[in-house]
Amino acid sequence: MHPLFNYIKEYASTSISEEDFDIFLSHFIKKKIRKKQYLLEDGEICKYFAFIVKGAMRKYYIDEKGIEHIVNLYIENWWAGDRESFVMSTPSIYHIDAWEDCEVLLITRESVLELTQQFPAFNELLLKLDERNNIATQRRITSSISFTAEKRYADFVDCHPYFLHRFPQHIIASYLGITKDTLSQVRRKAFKK
Amino acid sequence: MHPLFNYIKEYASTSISEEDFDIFLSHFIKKKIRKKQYLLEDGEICKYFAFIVKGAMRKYYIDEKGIEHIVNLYIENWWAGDRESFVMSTPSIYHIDAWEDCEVLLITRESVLELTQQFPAFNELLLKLDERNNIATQRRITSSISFTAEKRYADFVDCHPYFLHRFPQHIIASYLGITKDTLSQVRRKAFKK
DNA sequence: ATATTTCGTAGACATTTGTCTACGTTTTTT
DNA sequence: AAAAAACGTAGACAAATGTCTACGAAATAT
Repeated sequence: MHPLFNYIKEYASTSISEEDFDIFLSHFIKKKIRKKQYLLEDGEICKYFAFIVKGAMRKYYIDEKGIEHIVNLYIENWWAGDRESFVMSTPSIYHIDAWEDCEVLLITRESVLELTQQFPAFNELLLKLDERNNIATQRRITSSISFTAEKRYADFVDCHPYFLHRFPQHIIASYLGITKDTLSQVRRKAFKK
Repeated sequence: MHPLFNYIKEYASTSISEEDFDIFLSHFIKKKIRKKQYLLEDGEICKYFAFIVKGAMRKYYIDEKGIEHIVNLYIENWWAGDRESFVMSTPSIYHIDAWEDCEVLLITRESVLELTQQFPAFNELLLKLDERNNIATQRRITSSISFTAEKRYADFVDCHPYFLHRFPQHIIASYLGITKDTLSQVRRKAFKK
């Protein structure tokens, strides 16, 4: 079965019939994004959200010094995009690119609104995603303001072990708000214990 | 008119009729919470979300050293609660208390679910709040992992000027993930410019 | 197969931020 | 009105984290 179909089935209490699913799917644009290619660039408006069927992506902010700060990491069955830009149609401050070759399903804001009207299961899915996202970001903020680099890393390993094989350490360091050098130190210290 | 009625009118595209509003309001428990009293304590399950009619509250995490880390600040027309605990019925790791004497409207998870069924305007409101919250927390995370203390404070002053008169500096420092001493330094430096 | 890039680690040093103590002012409580 | 608590600032010092350079190993491109 189609990965998006399974995904909805898993997350929503109701489902979409197999006949309807063709209509549902017709709102998505299938696309391959090769490693290092962009889904979104700084200054653009985020026209599409991407459901990742296969591959890995990252969202990051580039500061005045030109340093990348990883805001989000995504793998299969995650949605990549900048919500603020997508909803408000304002220029994004983020870049999103493929860390591995990707297969994605793109959808516009208009299609999202249509599909939520038409398919209650999809509406329910989006609500749950928002809820989960709110909970997850709250945890991340708590970690960010309360913990040392060492604890933040330990927490990350606990909560997102699946990212460890997909992204190198300097990317994870950036996600945690530290440099690769500091993460290296932290790991050495933690290992000694 | 009732503050919650105005609030819904402002945020949702549809509204609730004045007769229905009595029914709507009957799901809320009106309560006064005096300064320093708790809405939620560490280890409890968050049974109620609170709509703040009047006053100011804060949510914080207490670490092993006993230090408070401010996770959220709330004033009039904000919702206070721990979403994770509220939704999953798990013990919260946060404290929420009143920073000023408060008037709040409490609502249970069950009532939320009922009201979203019964009042499309309320459902729409909650969706928008989640959306806004997602956008806001994303910004906060970006600030937290990318900016120096000085920039984070400047950003805070820009985005939340209404908090400046309601909460003292050491609370704002904690919200930004720094100590009161560091915030004091940062402000001195910024002033010299 | 070779060259190039990416990656993780290391150490020396700089900068930022935290810790602690102290003090004067303001606010709150008694 | 007096006492106590809360608040902001300051300075000396400590700890955490960042910056930079270098190097070898691994992965990738040519």
